[in-house]
Amino acid sequence: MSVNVLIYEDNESLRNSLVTLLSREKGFHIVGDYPECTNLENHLLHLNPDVILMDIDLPEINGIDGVKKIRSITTTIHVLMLTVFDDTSSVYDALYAGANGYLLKKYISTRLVTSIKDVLEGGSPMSPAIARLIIDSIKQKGPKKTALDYNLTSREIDVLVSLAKGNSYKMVANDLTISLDTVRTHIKHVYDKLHVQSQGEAISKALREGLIN
Amino acid sequence: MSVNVLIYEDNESLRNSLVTLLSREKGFHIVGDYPECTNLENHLLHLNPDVILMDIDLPEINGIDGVKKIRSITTTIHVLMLTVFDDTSSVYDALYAGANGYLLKKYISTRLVTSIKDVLEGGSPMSPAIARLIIDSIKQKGPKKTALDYNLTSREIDVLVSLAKGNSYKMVANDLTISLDTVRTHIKHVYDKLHVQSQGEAISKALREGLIN
DNA sequence: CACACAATCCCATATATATGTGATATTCAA
DNA sequence: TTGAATATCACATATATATGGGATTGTGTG
Repeated sequence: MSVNVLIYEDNESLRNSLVTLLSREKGFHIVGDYPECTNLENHLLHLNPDVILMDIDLPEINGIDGVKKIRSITTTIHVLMLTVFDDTSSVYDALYAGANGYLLKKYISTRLVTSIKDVLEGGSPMSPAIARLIIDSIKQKGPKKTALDYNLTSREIDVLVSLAKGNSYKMVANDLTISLDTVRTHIKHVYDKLHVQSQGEAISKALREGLIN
Repeated sequence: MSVNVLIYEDNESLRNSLVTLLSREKGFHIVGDYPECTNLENHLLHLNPDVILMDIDLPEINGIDGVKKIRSITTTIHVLMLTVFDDTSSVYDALYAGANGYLLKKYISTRLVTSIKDVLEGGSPMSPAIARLIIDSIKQKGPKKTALDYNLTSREIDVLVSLAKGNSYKMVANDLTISLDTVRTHIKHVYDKLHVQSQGEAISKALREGLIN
């Protein structure tokens, strides 16, 4: 049982390299290699690929839109992006579009085969540089400010959380089994500490700064 | 110029394997290998490591706290986590703590050396399964719903955005140069479309679902 | 022990919000 | 051209919120 591979890569010499590389490997069968992905639907229907290698910088329809189109048809085919770009937005766009892995072209010779095997096993292989981008951007949103930064007490946080669920004062009171007036008091203190003077401002600030989730 | 490697791994046979593996590799010098990281400060001072291999499941002080301690002292030393766990929270904790890479133990024999080289180059090598976890959790937060999903009109969005800044109705009216009553009308419609009945709920829903930022 | 602080509750009131009903002008597609 | 959708404004009113006071109880620390 061999793995059917479909290739979209506009650089002809690279495309040929890919074909050569995979041909030498047993267990892989190349069902097609094209310089553009304008005929995706047909290819998917007739070539029955298990894995698609997709260049990100294709003419006509780019690789990102290609992945989107693939994902609109099927979610079972694995897609491995090939790229020279290692900028954050390309990576994100490709991931959101539904790509399974992201391989920088300079690593193709050494890692293509294992990467394909990785995606087949449900993993998401990616070059360390790519992984680094993703991690950095995660960290950025990051280690959320704790509610402690504003010296909120535990009960004040409870109230804030309940409020941000969309609860009215009454509901908060019920939720926390305290009186309406106690809720008011806590909220007063929260507003003081957050330097806001309305519910909207408080909820907005709390959510945006990650004080609560 | 060789790379100084420091190892923390409580499983003795695995630790020995790591030592053996790296000893055979030229360019690597093992400056220490320990079953626990209780003496981190001293080790950092005296052993001068370039890369630290850190098991995540250590006795006494676990690997995550170990990384935190390292990062509180220096940000230049590279830390590669070694683990059998591939659950999301461990991964996140380690990344936030400041780990540079995350290698599943089953891949050690085949990828340890290249992974170390990757971190030295500023990349973040990680096993495909780990990468998959991270990508999935990113996607979850994900391809944000557009405000169109709720059929909000452009003006309604304007109002919602202004409101979520913490503005009162009056301020929104000023902001958008429309009357207070018009603001009310728009907000009524927004509430209908979002199926909410208070400002808090609306702002919370809008922010959480990424309708606005 | 005294003092600060957290958590709870009460009262009062000026604004702000939520919601209903109704109206006009514009635009865009059927 | 007729109707649906959008954007605008108006009026009315029942609740909800924001904010100011003041009070009690427990907890923990200097």
